[in-house]
Amino acid sequence: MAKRDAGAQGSLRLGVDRNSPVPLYFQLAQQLEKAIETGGLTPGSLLGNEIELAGRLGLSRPTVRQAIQSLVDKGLLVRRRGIGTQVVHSQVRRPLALTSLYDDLAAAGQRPATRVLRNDIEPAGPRVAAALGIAEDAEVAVVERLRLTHGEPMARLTNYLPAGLLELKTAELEESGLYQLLRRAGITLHSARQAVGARAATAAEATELAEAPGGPLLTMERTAFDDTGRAVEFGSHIYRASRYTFEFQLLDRS
Amino acid sequence: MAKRDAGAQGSLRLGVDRNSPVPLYFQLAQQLEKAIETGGLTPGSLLGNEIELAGRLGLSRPTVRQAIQSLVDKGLLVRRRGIGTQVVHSQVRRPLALTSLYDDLAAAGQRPATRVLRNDIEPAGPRVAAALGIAEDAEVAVVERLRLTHGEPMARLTNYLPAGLLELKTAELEESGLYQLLRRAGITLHSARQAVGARAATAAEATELAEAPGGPLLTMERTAFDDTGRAVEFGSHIYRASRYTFEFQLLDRS
DNA sequence: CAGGTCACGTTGTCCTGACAATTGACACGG
DNA sequence: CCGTGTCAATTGTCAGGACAACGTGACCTG
Repeated sequence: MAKRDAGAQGSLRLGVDRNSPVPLYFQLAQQLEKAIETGGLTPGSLLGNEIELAGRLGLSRPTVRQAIQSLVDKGLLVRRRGIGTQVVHSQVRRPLALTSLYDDLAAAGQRPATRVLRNDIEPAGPRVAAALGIAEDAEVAVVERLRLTHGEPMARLTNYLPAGLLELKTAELEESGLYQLLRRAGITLHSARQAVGARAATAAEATELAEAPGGPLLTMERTAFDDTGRAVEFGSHIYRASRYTFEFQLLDRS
Repeated sequence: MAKRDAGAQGSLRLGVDRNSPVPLYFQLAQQLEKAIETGGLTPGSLLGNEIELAGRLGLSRPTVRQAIQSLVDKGLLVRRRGIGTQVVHSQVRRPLALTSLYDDLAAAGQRPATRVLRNDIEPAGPRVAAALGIAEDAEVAVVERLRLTHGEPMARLTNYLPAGLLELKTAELEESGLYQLLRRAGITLHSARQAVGARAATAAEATELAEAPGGPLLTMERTAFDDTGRAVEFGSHIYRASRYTFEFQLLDRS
């Protein structure tokens, strides 16, 4: 009699290029992820045991495990001891972490427009200083932007960055997102602390966003840190609740 | 001349119990995490190289790496090739994922009160069926609750669960959070999909929450899945914006 | 003194091998 | 018919070693 079925992938073509500088486990992870996305691996299907998979690919088991683990961390796979590893029954799959509004909109196929209202340098002041962990009289770059889609205002973004970190040109800010500019300057974001709330629009805000006075606004404050733990950016943003909602996926932190 | 300083922890007492059923890497990870929390390992300090650490503890390098990696995933440590592993310059440290409002409040030291407004069974209907991935005429348990703190309304929670999953007793719902009851029933949450928005309060909602009509409300919809990918719960909640904000931390998903 | 070069230390990747723990399926006995 | 024990399959954990890639700092050179 045959061994237990080694999974539903069957003739899924997998293979690694040992001459590539890309790590083997990463190559495998990418191929598996692609197979899941394209439907080559259907939700609920077993992945075939690690030993056999390693043998078939000419890899060692730890390498295969590392690839699988990275997908488990992404929430694409679930491991079950004694059973096997299976593709999670995805309903929706949206990671959405540490991206800016611009990235989100661009990914959705919309081409957002930006109007820079202000691009200055000024002393931080108590609130910004506390958020960025700097002195109150330290200088920060202040950027105020209005984000529009389909010609309609969508959000009003206010950002504070430690001065000297990066030169922000107004023209660049109208062309791409703030986070893109940061990455381009060699700053890699590592983590961020966010707070999302709501409040009624003031008269000035209502005018600016073409919303009714007293209408509901979604507020978001975020402080972003790079991998040294240094605060890189503090933003205080308001969104028209009628045109925007935050969507994200949570994974258990066990 | 001496070797490069093996890190700032120096006389930090670490050790594992090989007779414990707790995995070695987990023991080490816990001790390191505790040392970071209590200040035994100060932010920015090096952790000492993995080889030496492994030798000192009588462990192999992969085991030590696994422990360190788990803390890197949590955002507590940062690895730098050629440099070493250092404690992240923590500003704030808040995981906050996949918890219920009750959990959050309880963790904050408040003792929330719950008033169960409804606890019924009914057909799902199109909206709930789509969220849970079941048939429209399938029966679901419907729970409506009012959450109060300090005697004041805070949120109105509406939850839908597939019928037969769990017996929800009104008395239990007033005593603990829904997610606690799920865990107690052996259901382990794996992931959730959330959407956070805002809107103005209707007259009925304003009365119920003791808020001004038309006042800003924070809305949250969440579908939670267990580790088989089965939808376990769909919730549609409203919070008084004046009394609640969502706070959470993001880590880069590289 | 400035700039490039090289040695060194550290983490990244990968291999082989072994045993433990957990789950599900099946045969067996009550 | 049902409970129970046994067994096989699979992932979980751990060891020990080897080489590669990368960043730093010291050294050498111009």
